[in-house]
Amino acid sequence: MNPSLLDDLNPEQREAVTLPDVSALILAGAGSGKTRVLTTRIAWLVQSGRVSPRGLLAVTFTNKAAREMLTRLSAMLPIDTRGLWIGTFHGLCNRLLRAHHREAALPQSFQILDTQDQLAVVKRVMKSLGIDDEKYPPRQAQWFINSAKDGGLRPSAVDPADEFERRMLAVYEAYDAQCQREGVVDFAELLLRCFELLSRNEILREHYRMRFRHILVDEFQDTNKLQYAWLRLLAGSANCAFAVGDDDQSVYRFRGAEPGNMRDFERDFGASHVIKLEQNYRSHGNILDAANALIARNQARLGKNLWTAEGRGERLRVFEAPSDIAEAAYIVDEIRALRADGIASHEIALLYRSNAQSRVLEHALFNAGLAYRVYGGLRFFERQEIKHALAYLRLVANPEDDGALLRVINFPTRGIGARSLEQLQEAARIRGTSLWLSACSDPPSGKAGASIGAFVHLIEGLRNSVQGMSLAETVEAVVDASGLKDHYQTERDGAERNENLGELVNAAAGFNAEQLYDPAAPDGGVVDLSDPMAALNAFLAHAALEAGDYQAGAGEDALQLMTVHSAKGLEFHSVFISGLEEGLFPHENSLNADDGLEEERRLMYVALTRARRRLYLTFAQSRMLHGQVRYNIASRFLHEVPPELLERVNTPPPRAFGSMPFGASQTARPAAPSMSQSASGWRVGQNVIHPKFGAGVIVNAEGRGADARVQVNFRNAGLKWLALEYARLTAA
DNA sequence: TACCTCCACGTTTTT
DNA sequence: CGTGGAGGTA
Repeated sequence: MNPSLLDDLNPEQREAVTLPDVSALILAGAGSGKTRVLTTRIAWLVQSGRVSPRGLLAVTFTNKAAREMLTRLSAMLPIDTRGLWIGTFHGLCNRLLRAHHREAALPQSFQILDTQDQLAVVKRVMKSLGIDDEKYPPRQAQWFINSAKDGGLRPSAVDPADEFERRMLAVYEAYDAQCQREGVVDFAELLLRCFELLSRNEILREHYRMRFRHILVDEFQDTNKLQYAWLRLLAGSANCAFAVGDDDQSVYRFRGAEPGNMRDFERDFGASHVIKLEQNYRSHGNILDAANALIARNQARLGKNLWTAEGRGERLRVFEAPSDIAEAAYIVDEIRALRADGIASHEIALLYRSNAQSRVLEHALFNAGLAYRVYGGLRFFERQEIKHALAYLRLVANPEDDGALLRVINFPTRGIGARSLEQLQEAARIRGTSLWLSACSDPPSGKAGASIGAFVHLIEGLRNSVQGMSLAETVEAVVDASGLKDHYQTERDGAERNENLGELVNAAAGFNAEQLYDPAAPDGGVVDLSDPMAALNAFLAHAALEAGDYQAGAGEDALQLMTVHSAKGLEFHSVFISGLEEGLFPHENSLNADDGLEEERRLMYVALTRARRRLYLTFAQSRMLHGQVRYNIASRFLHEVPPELLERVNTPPPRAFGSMPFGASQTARPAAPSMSQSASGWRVGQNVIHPKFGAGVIVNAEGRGADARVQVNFRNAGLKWLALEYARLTAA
């Protein structure tokens, strides 16, 4: 065995990497070398001959993480990484379902619906059921369906609690039936269908259990119920599961993650070892101490304390701005100074709790002429023009895909209006067929029928001509023949869209079989891209499963703007955490949810631990939000960091009774009160007395007239929103 | 069918 | 404030 593999590991890392054939849980703190342990573990297992590469299954949540693992692995091991079963939950399930599509009752070329596509199907189904979408919002139906699937529940297993849920359930049922008819699956369905396939089909289950002796899972704290069950099913009782995660970085409960899975893992997987990785290689001591002190306030923890061999470093810099604009101006100044000190832009991150906060920052950066990149916008494969082109391609692969047909049958416009579409849908409904078949066999008569006939002819023509083409040629043919290119040529902002269509052709040309599998070969050969249909299907799946990663400007040296959520897993030399205000971070909406505050605190923990060397914590006394000026007080998280680790970099404005730091008790505000506030006789910053809650100070106000509410920070009772009409407030 | 205006809404997000 | 969706009008 190559000993150098283990050379630079610390004792705990080494222990984790070299565990024998057992199940184990690795509690890996932020910056403790989690990915390294995972990949080195794989390399060690292979190199020591404990398992062959084909006997491994490694699961991640994002394509980026999967790619990273493959890249590092190919540097460590002289093996062909093609055909390795390393990927996202969805990617691996897709792979299994393609290989066993018959057993899973799916067409070979089943298509994958992204979130938008799914919502469109939900809307369509609700319409056909005649359900009032005012009373039953399609988005909620979508959420209902996905939550059920993430919990492993088919419609028959859902027990509706009330009339609302009964209607939602009816939508779920009809939705599933519709997807089945069209041969399409949504993201959650990929997992659920795969889970059901393996639980019902003993032969397949045993086959894969025999094969995957070692199962490795990244970001285990983010797994949901279904993913957990899927892992248990594959692991059986004989295989080894190696789960790496950090309960303190669990920030996705809102989308179904069950951090309790970490607690249950030991029992359910018979884990014989729990190893904690607590040495942090990323941050200086003050930053880590701040993060540790903060997260220690959470009750529900498995328990872990990060330490570093590095020095204390700088203290955390706290800046209190009078307004969001002043906050942004300060950040710009500091960025200039950092750049002058030789820190590259891409090593500087601006983090915020919610996307809306990026606007003010962007404005300031733009005016300062600083290059920046905002993460989390519209992704390449989600753009309108790309979705249109993909819809044509989907029809080429499978014309019975109603969603794809509806998207483009009249785009670009070809005289197929709402009424002829309705006729078509009605005919299809009566005969129980797809729209395509209905359009082929009995198109509406007259002019509309001719238009539909022309569309059918167009798709048929494409389906034929594609047979002899490469993937890139196919995409190009579709972009041309569909009329998309011509359409965008005439549209005023169409130039960029046409550029993107060109990019799509490039993406197809650069699409290679490296990480692909052959649907026909259960054990995962490489896709034969010379088979046009196989190549097209692989490309479409790729587009659905990997919507991002074609971001413009990637790789340029630019400042990194993103939400704290998107920053998870990344690190930077310098980090600004902005908008550290009550109501924003922690977000007010989270305070009602159970465990809400603890999740916000974990989020703050993630934010703090992104920084290697320098950390700025900034907040603003006033901020424009939803078109109204809001007056916020400093985030409680600032008080949860020991004061000796902090350094105030500006002198805060004078305070009326300000013994506490960061304006925990309130003062008159510099900003002028709005008309309604002064007209109502109250103003922000005013000291008041409430008969029940006692003395406090108005910190925020919204609404007017009968709706007027004020937020009061009571000395003893804390923050409260009070309706002015009812609350018996008196001036102090 | 295309454009325009009005209204409602406004954490976090990957696949 | 800003956007996106819906509904109405030319």
